[in-house]
Amino acid sequence: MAKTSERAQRGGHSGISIEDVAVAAGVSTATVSRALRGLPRVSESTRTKILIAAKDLGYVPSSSAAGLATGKTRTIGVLAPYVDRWFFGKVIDGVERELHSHGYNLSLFNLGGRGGAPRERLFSRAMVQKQIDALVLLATFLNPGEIEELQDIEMPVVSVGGAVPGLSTIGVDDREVSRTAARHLRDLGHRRIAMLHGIGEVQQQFTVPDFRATDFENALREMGIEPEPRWTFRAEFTVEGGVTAARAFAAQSGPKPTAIMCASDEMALGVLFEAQRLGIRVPEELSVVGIDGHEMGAAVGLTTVWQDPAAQGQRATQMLLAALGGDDSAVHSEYAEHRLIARETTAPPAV
Amino acid sequence: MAKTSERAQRGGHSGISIEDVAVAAGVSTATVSRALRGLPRVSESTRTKILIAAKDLGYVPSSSAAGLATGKTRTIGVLAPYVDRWFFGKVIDGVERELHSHGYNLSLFNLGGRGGAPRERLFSRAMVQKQIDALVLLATFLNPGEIEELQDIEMPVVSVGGAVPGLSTIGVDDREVSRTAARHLRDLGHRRIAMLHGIGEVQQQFTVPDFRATDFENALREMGIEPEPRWTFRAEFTVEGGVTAARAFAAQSGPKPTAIMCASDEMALGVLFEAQRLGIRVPEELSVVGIDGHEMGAAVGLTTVWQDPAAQGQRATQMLLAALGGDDSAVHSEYAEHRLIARETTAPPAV
DNA sequence: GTGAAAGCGCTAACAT
DNA sequence: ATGTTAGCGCTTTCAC
Repeated sequence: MAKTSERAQRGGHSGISIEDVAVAAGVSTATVSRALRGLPRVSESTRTKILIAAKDLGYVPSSSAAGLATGKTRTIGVLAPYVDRWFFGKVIDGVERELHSHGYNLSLFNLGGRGGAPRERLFSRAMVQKQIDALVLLATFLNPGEIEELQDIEMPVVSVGGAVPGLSTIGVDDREVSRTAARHLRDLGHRRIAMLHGIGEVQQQFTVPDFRATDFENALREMGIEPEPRWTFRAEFTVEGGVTAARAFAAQSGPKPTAIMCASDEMALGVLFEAQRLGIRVPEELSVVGIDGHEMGAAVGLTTVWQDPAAQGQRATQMLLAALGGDDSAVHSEYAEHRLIARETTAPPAV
Repeated sequence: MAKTSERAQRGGHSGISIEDVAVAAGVSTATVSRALRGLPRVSESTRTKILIAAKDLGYVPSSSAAGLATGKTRTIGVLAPYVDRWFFGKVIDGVERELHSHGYNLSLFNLGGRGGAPRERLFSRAMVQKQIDALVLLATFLNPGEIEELQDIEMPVVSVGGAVPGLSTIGVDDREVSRTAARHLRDLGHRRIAMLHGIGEVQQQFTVPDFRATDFENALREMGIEPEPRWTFRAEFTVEGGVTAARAFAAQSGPKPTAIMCASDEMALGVLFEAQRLGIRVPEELSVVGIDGHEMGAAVGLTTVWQDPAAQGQRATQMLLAALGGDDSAVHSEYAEHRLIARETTAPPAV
């Protein structure tokens, strides 16, 4: 009965509206709306009739119109300082999967960490409000004013991979992660342990796992090892950062540590690479342990404390979705799993 | 005069509408609309008056309402098979930067390449239509029917990093890239050259730089070197792929090649790592060259043919934006720059 | 330069 | 079970 292809409206856009479907199916737009959204109070016969008509016409509902009518956009935002870094890519991937399987869209906002003039702060009510229904914060710092704004407009938010005061957070338990790494080293017999911490980027803009610094130190102290300031390094959370640190490490005179714990696998990899260049043998002369579970680490045999950022993103999204579904207690802080993966870059210290 | 904070409407949402601004400024909504969008035919005095009122009220326009009225969403979509891989992350980053600096939003669609049940094909008119104004295709295959649909609804599209028949593409000139790598090896004196190609993933779903395979071979032939099938390997575009290939390579008996060209840096890194494990010295016994310019490559001294995916994403976005601005000739295929970066993994072959 | 009014396409009471 | 009727908040002729 219905022509398979009924496009070619007079205008520019491909304007097949709910009205067209209603007419074609011989019902009202209200019924079409219900039928298409799977709402009750529609007889099976008319529902099928409508479904067929909609399909025949190639009808696609206008998200703008629906959004205007409902006040919901069915889009959730992800605010990230980077998208081209391991952790962030993984989390975004996890968020995306969960979202699309529920018919939601993902809107990506990049804070633009890297070079160039510091871009105007992207977080603003303008960015957020009336554009998205909920927000995932990726290791991003928000100041009290911004948090208050979010609360004012009652937007569900959860932070992933970086605690933000006043917001629910999904992420590994950094204290335990540090302990896991430290214990592994201690159990192997290490006592002279160096640490490589990450440093924040643009000041105050991002929440950095800076606490891993203190967590590392505390973990050592708990085992009766007093952290040695000379063996405490800081660098960027990147391979380059690790390379730099390894150089500084090697340049030092005096007694050397037998192991180093790095705040991320990328840094650990940098240390590894530069160590090799410098002729420092791993693990014979130096044991190296990272944090993350980066694929590249597996390839080089890096010992690490593994975590699953994609799962964290997914979990955060589930909470947000539940909150949007009316479950007010859905959003809450939660620890994500972590696990030691001992590989080839750690071994007992040479005596 | 105006109270700084005038929220606390009665309802649930933070409903400050254009109407409120109009009233506050003592003008009509039409004028507010013009003023706020910087349109002409508004006196400077009233414009400032409106700007102030809007700011005081904390007014944020509803993108849904605007979208409904104009038919434009000011959002462009990015369809990618992965977001957590080097190339893709970089491109998305480039797209995002260009977009937000023009007040556009980025909607991310992930085809979900990896594990699990093959998710329902996400590309559908439903996904695309009425949700975004233009589309960036990331190394993603589209079948003729899908392309036709896009053309029917007149949506500007550009593919990045993978040619799609019938669509404009931004990306490096793969033939030249291959030649660059091959020439470098030849100039060093290599004649026995192995190749590591990438393989596609989910069949027919993604456009993979599979042509690099033939490009590599052609490049060799142009230099009078007949590619040796025994030295032609195929693996996934990942570090693991490179590791696997290196093992296969090492397991072979008979004469060995003196160099290997890899279709990506990640693969090349895998080869490097596994070579080291196997005791194959690079570059003394084996020269390795990759393609991409991956940061990790710099850290290990990998020779590569560099490219800039972020710039490609940015360029694609510029075209799309121009097209949306009415420039019909804006979208077209264009080659992106590439350049040899000779580092430490290539050297003349041992005699 | 500014305003009035008619939609844009959908959803959500409220009727029937 | 289905239809009627208002809007949702903005843009856009078309008057003035």
